[in-house]
Amino acid sequence: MSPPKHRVIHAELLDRITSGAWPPGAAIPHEEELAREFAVTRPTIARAMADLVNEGLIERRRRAGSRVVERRPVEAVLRIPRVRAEIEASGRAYGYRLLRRALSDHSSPPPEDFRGAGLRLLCLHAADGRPFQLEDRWIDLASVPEAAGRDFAAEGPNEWLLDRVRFSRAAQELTAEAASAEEAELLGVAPGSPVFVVTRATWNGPAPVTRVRLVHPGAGFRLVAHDRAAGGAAG
Amino acid sequence: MSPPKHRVIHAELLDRITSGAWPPGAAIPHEEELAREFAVTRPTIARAMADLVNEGLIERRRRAGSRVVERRPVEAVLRIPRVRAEIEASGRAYGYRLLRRALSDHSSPPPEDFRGAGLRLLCLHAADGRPFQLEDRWIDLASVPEAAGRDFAAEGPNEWLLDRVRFSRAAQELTAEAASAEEAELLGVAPGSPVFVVTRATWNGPAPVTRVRLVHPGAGFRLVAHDRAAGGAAG
DNA sequence: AAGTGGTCTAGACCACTAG
DNA sequence: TAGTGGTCTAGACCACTTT
Repeated sequence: MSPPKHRVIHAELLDRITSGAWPPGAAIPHEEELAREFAVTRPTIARAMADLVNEGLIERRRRAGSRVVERRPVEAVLRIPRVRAEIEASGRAYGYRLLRRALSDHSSPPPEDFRGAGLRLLCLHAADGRPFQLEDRWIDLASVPEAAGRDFAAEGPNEWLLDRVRFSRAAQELTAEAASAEEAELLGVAPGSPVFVVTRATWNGPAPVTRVRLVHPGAGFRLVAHDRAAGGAAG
Repeated sequence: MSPPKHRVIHAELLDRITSGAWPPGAAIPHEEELAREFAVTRPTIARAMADLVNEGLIERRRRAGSRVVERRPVEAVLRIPRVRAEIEASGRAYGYRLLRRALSDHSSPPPEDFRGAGLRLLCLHAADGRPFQLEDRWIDLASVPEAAGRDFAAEGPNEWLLDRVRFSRAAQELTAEAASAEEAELLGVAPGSPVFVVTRATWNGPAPVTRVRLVHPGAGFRLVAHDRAAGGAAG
């Protein structure tokens, strides 16, 4: 029925921060004092404060107390969509085509840190028949041996990997580039025109799992990011 | 000295997920059972599990129990750098120039949802003398009246806002576009060449605070995103 | 040296929901 | 309707760090 106390307290403290009652750098009352004010026990206050820490809004140090952060980094959470789901969710028809499938060899070596042979796949994802994403992927067969037995003719490696393979760490880079001649032709855009590129590398422990470069025609493509948390400084 | 129990337990549970011992969809033992296994009380288990929920790795429902999530969305945390800090951190000289400063009027209306007059600023940030970012900003003077009294000739509005003004919500979009004639000239690139554009809107409660379009030459510019959490499925 | 946050326990009640 | 997670209390001990 009623919201939990720690949540009510969290909301109240949040409001004191965003309203300016507690400006950046201001000291926040001790847990014990807040416990008295809200008529709860200290662990309940601690829970609310812990959430504020997670959201990057306050800093806490033993003996020094708690403060509103001075300069909060601008952070946003980016949700990188599954191609197929993204396209179908927008009501367009999804299309997939495998353009190339090859094992690594001396003329085409895998990424440096791969543990074993690499499987390289070049795929084109389309929305309503128009090129949407060009996927250039390497899979480390030492990490994902099952991939060697799949032809990926009907299903893209993106979806297949997402549903099967675990990872522990990923790194991503976003860039705007000029389409190469090959990319331009495959994506149906003019050579040199802007493309939005997502590069993602994935590891499981120390072992590389997969590395992919996703190229989208710049026109009409956007990545939307939402807040990591509420409150803080604006820019 | 020794890490807290809830952290040790969290790490162990995480390993069972990433190692495949608990594959996606698998049921996780009840809190009580885990409490026995790790020889702690139930709240300590709850703390470790809560962290896993925050990281998007497990789902919990009353009576139904806890499960490893089936399909985890690919999420990454994007840290959008402060221009000046970013440039200086890389050892380059930071340069700033105000190109235009104007109040909104009938020929140049502010963004639709602004509550009051808008202040528009066009600024160029440079690294080692070369254009790095073109900042096209609107500030809602109803939310930030102090901005009207500043000329922004020496300091960019980005930095000024970040250190002073609070917000409660932000939305961001990332796109790759072709440089317009004006942008190309100001950035010192060829018209039509790729630029990386970040668009950010910021509110405090229901009130718009600022809206900005940041344009970077595509060549050499990249945005790096790190994991939101470890574990999950790879793609 | 003292004050603060970090953690943990033991026990309890409640809300939700699957069966 | 019974089992599960969600929350809270009261009390305690410890680690860290500033004074």
